[in-house]
Amino acid sequence: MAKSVTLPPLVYPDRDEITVEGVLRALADPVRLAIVRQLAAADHELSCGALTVSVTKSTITHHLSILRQAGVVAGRQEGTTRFNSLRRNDLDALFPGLLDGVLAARR
Amino acid sequence: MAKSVTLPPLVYPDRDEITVEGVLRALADPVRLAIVRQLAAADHELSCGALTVSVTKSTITHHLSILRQAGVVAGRQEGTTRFNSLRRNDLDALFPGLLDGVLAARR
DNA sequence: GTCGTAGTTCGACAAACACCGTACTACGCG
DNA sequence: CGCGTAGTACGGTGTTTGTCGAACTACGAC
Repeated sequence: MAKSVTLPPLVYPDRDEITVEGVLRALADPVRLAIVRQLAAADHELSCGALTVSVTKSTITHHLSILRQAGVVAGRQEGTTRFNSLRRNDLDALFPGLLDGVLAARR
Repeated sequence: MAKSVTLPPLVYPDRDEITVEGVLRALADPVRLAIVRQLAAADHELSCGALTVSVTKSTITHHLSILRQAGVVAGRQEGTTRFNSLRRNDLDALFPGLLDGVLAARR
């Protein structure tokens, strides 16, 4: 038997499938922006539960799914926890400066 | 009597009133993004009518008002025409790289 | 096996949004 | 003056979006 690892049924867009508009839409929400900022601040991956936002779990799931579909974050499943990280490389390659500009904003 | 100049009842946010989230929201729409791209491409001001977008005039007005309130564009009234320009200086100062990153995206 | 923990999925609902058409103001020209 | 042009304001409509709670799956520990 193979290991009982539930391989990522998570699908992200390929780098060349990411659109500016999608990324902008994804970032244009206070909750999602907070998530992105926290992911950027912590240089390591963060589980959903480690995010400090003022919405319920199901709403977090929803927002993370949007961020993932937009190509902003990647997720790695490990047991019951899902670790999220920022797709910095891809975003910087596609839209150089965009992410840094957003993060540079006064909090 | 003073000159019949209708002084700009146009109000924009001051530079320090501009928020990232507002700017991102403003840019996260295909029509507005098209407008911003055209303003960036033309290094001079553009009248509302000079914009080539696929919506009616009233909708253009609406989008320009959103862009203006977000602090993305400035407008100068001259006769019956209003000339719009990108607030590059302010945006670059606040969110260095953001605008360039957005504009760098493959069309 | 039983419990607890981590996240997802599924409606449902209210608020926000893009869009339009029409009516309106304001300027400039003949 | 009257007409055309540039753009705004208003009211309405259909769609999208953020939010939640409750029910569900999946893993780990006891």
